[in-house]
Amino acid sequence: MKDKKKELTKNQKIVLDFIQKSNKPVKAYSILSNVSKKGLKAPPQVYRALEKLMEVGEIHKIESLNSFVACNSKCIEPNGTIFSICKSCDQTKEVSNTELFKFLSDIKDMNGIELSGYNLELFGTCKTCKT
Amino acid sequence: MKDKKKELTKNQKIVLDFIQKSNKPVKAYSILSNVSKKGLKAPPQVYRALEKLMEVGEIHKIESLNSFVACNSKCIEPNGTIFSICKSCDQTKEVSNTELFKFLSDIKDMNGIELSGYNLELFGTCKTCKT
DNA sequence: AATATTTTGTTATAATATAACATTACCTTC
DNA sequence: GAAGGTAATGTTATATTATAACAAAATATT
Repeated sequence: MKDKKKELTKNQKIVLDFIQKSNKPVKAYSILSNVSKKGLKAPPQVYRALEKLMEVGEIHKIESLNSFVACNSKCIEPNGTIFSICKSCDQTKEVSNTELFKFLSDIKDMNGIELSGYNLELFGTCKTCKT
Repeated sequence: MKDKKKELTKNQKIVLDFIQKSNKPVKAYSILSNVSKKGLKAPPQVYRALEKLMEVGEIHKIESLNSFVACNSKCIEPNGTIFSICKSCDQTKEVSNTELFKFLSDIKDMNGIELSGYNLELFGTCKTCKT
């Protein structure tokens, strides 16, 4: 018997678990060294898990940091992500600015391109780093 | 006597020239191999030029493609960039949606982070690739 | 010319990511 | 439960992207 929504596999769970426990975006090779005790010993094992986790919306990639973060809640629109990133400490938060979200989602065409997704990275300095 | 606005150096001009002639985002090692006949033989020479060109706003990095494009016009706000990217052919265009630009620029605080810049990458399929 | 500064050149290596193939686990269906 | 298929994992090697560290040359300043 087959479940409609696929369960995550062992390696995917291990990787997701580590990302969720981190309070910052984490890099692939950092994940690798941190889960090596759980049996993942080579980059492809981590990258395969990451790819799947992104597909199902459990995590996002922060492109400007080459790092990965857990989706902070049910990911309504996995193709549209908004993050605020502290340039000083790399602390990252997923933004839920409804107005902004709506604004971006409503853009249907841009430069003749039919839009299907977006990634917005907002940079600045967080309170902790400013003081 | 010292100019207020610094001229670009030889290597910077070579790299910028190649990027401007390309009609797509180009990768660092692609730049390297294409300007090797002009004397740039090693990655640091290209990366140094790229860093400077980004600083002065002549080019932007497309993070999701690890590629570089020339700024399409006078870069009013180098810390805020908006690009539309065709997922199929990587054709990229800098977006000048005034409303969107204003919206993003008006965000002064997000999650306790004082914003100083942003990078928005819009994904979709261009007309050519759709047909 | 002597000195400082910036730019360039060079070697080596770090960091990020994927290709390709071997092996194991796990379902089915007979 | 054996046979065969599919998905997941393991493994080796290598491709791609980027920077550190130092040497040499060019340029500017005194």
